Amino acid sequence: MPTIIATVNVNGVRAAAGKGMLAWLAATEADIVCLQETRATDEQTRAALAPALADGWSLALAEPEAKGRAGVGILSRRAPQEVRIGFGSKEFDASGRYLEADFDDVTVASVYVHSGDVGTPRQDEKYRFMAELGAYLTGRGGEFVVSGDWNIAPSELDIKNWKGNLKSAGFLPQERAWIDELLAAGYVDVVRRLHPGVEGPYSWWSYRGRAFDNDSGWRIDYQLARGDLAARAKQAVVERAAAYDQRWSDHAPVTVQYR
Amino acid sequence: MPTIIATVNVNGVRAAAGKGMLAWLAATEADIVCLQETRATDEQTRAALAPALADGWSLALAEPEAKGRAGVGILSRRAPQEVRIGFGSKEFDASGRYLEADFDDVTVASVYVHSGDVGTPRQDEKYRFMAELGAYLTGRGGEFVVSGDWNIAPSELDIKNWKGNLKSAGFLPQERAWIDELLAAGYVDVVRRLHPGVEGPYSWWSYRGRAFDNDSGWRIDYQLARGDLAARAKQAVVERAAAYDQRWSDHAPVTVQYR
DNA sequence: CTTTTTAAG
DNA sequence: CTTAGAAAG
Repeated sequence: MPTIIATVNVNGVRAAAGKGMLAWLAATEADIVCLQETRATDEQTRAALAPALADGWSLALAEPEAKGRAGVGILSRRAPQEVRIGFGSKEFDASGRYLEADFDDVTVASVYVHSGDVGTPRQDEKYRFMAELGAYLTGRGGEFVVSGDWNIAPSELDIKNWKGNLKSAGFLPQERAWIDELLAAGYVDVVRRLHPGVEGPYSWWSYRGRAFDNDSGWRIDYQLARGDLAARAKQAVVERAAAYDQRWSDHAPVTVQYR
Repeated sequence: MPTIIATVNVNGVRAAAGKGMLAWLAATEADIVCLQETRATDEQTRAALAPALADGWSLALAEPEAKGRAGVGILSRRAPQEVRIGFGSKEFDASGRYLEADFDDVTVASVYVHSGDVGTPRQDEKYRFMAELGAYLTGRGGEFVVSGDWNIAPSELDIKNWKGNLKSAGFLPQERAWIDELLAAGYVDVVRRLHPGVEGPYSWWSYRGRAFDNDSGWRIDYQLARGDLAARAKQAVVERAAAYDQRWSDHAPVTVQYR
């Protein structure tokens, strides 16, 4: 049976819900939607998404300990069998950055890797998060897909102005090497596999300047799948148009059809 | 010659300018307008009031050291002969809460006494400010008026729900006693003198609830005059209506005509 | 440029 | 309820 999985960083679920996210959700064909940066408590998130929940969507959440920061969730048309918050990390499990949900034969994870500005303590934190998450993911098997905002453009094809960003968080050699390690460990970047050799498709555009109008974006939201699931990916789209009518986040949904 | 002096706490000059303060300024008959809580640097304030300055208004400012806090100013149709920031206080002169300007035979001061929530360090700070300002004002003579936001309702007539606010900052016995001392020292609350024995007229209404619609306000903005100037006060109005069309502050201008 | 908290009112 | 700054993105 086909399963459509979408992932989108909503940049504040309360703001997004008020600006068009609910309309997008009502129209999407996705069965499962991974959310990042809800930036709200579980209670606030359920209130913001109340119309969708009334519509039958099930919602699993990893509440962030820090108010207004991070927060991931998984919406699904049918409730998952099991939900797990975190990946066994003392430092990060309560930070609202990783959530897994089991659906019949596949497990879906929603991940938020923070931006990690260069030269700040947030950069070291990002590397610690990468180290712990990488160890967990490479040791994991089964029918599994991790979808989310990785805040890393894997290659020069994944960022409009790559030359100007060689020293920017999100395109540092160490960060790209980390993604390479995941791919070497058996994960498939299904969006890139379905769009080989082309620039983009980008999934994030800064709110500054004319970045969105000029398509001066980054491909930092993607789905890494392993097992048979990776081979089942048959179509991947970045829903730039859906965001265009009325932009409700600086990221666009990245939707993949698994047949 | 008659002189009309207005005072208004603008609660952020940048926000106020965008919401109707400039239209009020273009229509007022006041010759001098004392401003409180500009909450901006001198540069930001001049930018926000640029149309008024282009219209010929002169502007003197006491820039607050803390960004986004306090800040007082004096607008006048003719430039003052001299301007003085502060009243000789080590702690408060740089805090943007007191400014004097000399106009021919009279001196006009714009003062901002902060709210000073009970049980916080801001309460002690308010009392220190009151002590220093009180000493300065009682020692001062001449044709002089101090206009501003005193954040103290002098009597039961000056606050709608006085019984419910006996323990609230702005209506504490110690605060009211301080105003009484200023009156005993020769200052005249000209608004009250011109509106004896009536409730109000209030000059501030909380943004919370229906305070403005119910006229559940406080009279905390007033002009204390001394010398002949006090006797010259012939009309005092709170420009509640001016604020009503499109409220641009939680305070209303308090305008007095000195003949 | 935007979201959310915070301090202050 | 509102302003403005701060942190984060």
